[in-house]
Amino acid sequence: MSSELTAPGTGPAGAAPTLSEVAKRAGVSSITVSRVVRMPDLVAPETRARVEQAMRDLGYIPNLVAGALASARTNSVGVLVPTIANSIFADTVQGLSDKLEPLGFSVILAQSRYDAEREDRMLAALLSRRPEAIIMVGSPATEEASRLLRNARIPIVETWDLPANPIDAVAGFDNYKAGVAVAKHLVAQGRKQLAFIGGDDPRGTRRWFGFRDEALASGLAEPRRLILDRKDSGSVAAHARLPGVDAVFAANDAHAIGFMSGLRKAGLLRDGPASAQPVAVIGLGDLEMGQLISPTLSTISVHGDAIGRTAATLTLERGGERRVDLGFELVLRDSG
Amino acid sequence: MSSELTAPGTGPAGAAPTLSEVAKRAGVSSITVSRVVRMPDLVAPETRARVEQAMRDLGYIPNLVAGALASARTNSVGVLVPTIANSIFADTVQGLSDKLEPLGFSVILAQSRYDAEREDRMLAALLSRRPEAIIMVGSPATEEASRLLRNARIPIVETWDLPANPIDAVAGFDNYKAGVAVAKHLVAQGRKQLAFIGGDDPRGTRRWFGFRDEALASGLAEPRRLILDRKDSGSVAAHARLPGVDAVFAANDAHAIGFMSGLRKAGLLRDGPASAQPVAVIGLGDLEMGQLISPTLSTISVHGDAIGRTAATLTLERGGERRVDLGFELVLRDSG
DNA sequence: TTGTTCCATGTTAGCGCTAACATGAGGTGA
DNA sequence: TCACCTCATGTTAGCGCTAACATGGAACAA
Repeated sequence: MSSELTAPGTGPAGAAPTLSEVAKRAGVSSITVSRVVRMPDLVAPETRARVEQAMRDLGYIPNLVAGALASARTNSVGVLVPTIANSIFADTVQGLSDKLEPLGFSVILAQSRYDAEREDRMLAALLSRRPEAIIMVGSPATEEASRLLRNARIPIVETWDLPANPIDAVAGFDNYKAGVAVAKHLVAQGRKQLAFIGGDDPRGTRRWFGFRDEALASGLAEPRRLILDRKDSGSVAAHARLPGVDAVFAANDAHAIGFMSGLRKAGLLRDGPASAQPVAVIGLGDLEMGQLISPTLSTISVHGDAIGRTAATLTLERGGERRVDLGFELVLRDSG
Repeated sequence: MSSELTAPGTGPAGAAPTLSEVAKRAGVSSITVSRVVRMPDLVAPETRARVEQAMRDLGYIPNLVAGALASARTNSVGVLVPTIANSIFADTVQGLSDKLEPLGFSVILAQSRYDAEREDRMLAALLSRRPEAIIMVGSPATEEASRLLRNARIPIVETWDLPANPIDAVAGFDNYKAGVAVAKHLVAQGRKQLAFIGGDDPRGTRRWFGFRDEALASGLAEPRRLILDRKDSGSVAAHARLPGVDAVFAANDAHAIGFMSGLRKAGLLRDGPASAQPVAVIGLGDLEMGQLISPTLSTISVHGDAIGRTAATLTLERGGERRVDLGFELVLRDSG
């Protein structure tokens, strides 16, 4: 290993330089170098300059792994999302990163792929890296994972929902109420045959319950519920499976736009306002895309990045309010 | 701190249990516990069972920070992307995570926000966590960052492009050729006034050069180039700024769809085939959305997740081909 | 002068784990 | 019977850093 040495002086040695090598070169003790890195104000200017020069000469890069072990602070947070590709959770990850990275925290990202077993494994994997907090979308699916998190004794933030018995902190919105709001709006519009399309994950299901309950309470027949596979998010075919329906709530905007595409093929989409649509379509997420298509997409707008930023804040402040409802807005455009 | 002990037996003590506590409880040495965790085959079944029981009793979670320091293996990879929200890079992150997570690697995610200074900082931050590889979108913007990566002596994978002098490995496609392909197609279609809209990041610029060079080579006038701010990706207004143009190459699908939205408002969008479009529009990225809108979006399809998976493979195998061109495809639909 | 305080720097021990090298019990073959 | 091997387990040292506690000199008041 030490045989991989490059020409001395021209490049770094085979192994990365350590604190004590810097110390030796600067003629100080290693703790002084450590202070230059972490609390430069405690070091006399001339000493500091000498140490900084030595660090530059050697191309020293602090080893945070060792630092973390010694200080019991990893300066990292674990983030668990169902999926990051093509998903609104990316906004949340971006939001929390933007808040945490400037503070020196790193984000360790894991994906559960909507799979409880994988979620358990990823949570265990995250915890073994001793993050200082865990931010996750939703709540742990298994009792086992829940126990793991409770025992971890670090801030845990559950997001994108408002669980009744959270482990610790919450930053989200009421998915049930979102479903209610959509149903209310459609009922007020005079729609009679409602349907819901989306996945059967916990949050989607909560939206469905709100949607259904409100429809029933308004005297409508029980809405149809079409559970789509996550893959065919743009299920053009969905319309064929919902004959007679005059209003649809899609659990996310991608589903909504896919459904609209099916409506177009069936000649059931107008470029006019909501009142002209044979079938009203409401999405959720407020993708930018929704404003660009025709007809423009009505949707439940959720601030994914605000959820992320709030979650980050909740990991940093242990006291104070631990449950933040970021709400949602029904944004009405031309699709319904 | 040890005064925070919970009732013995009912829960974890204030501090997380360590290997040696497990060892003591199981009546073995700590190395045996370590073996049970990492190489269970080396431990006799009865001993293993005893150790596993002790781990369960104590709720032991291995401390990978300590393990990493001792073994000089962190089992993590650093991933640097310009942005994760609303971006095709999320596909790449998903692809590489899917490949790396099952192997026990964690993904440390950082965002540069298309800012060279922030990129430098994030790279330094990543390197201090001693990842076993770095995967980044594009190439380092500064000489400083480049030096840092070269000196790190770990696999470095640059993605989403094919740099002439990569630091180490590459998984991407030829952005210049993508621009050429689009221009060729538009010229063949008889378009005369070309324009390019998009950002001025390195990859977008490479696409522009290809596009422009091919247009000029075909005897057309130099195409217009509209540099959009990253925020107004759906620049509905863009059309107004491109009078007389009959074909547009947008550096990504979001820009393309935004532009089409502007065309629609101007009455310049048909539901018919490409030949019927007063203004042809070609995007890049092949968002699912592009197939769902009307007219369907013609685009350069790039396999973002394949880039991620390939990058992951390149971090794992140090030998072999270090430059993988994943190519792209011109997918022709109705917009141009 | 003699504390007393502050400031800059150093010493010591140890974070929780693993690599590398023992150790000793039992089996094997000639 | 003895050298030799295999298998299961243990001992020792140390990864690179930081917390906590010295240390010793300058500055200052009484």
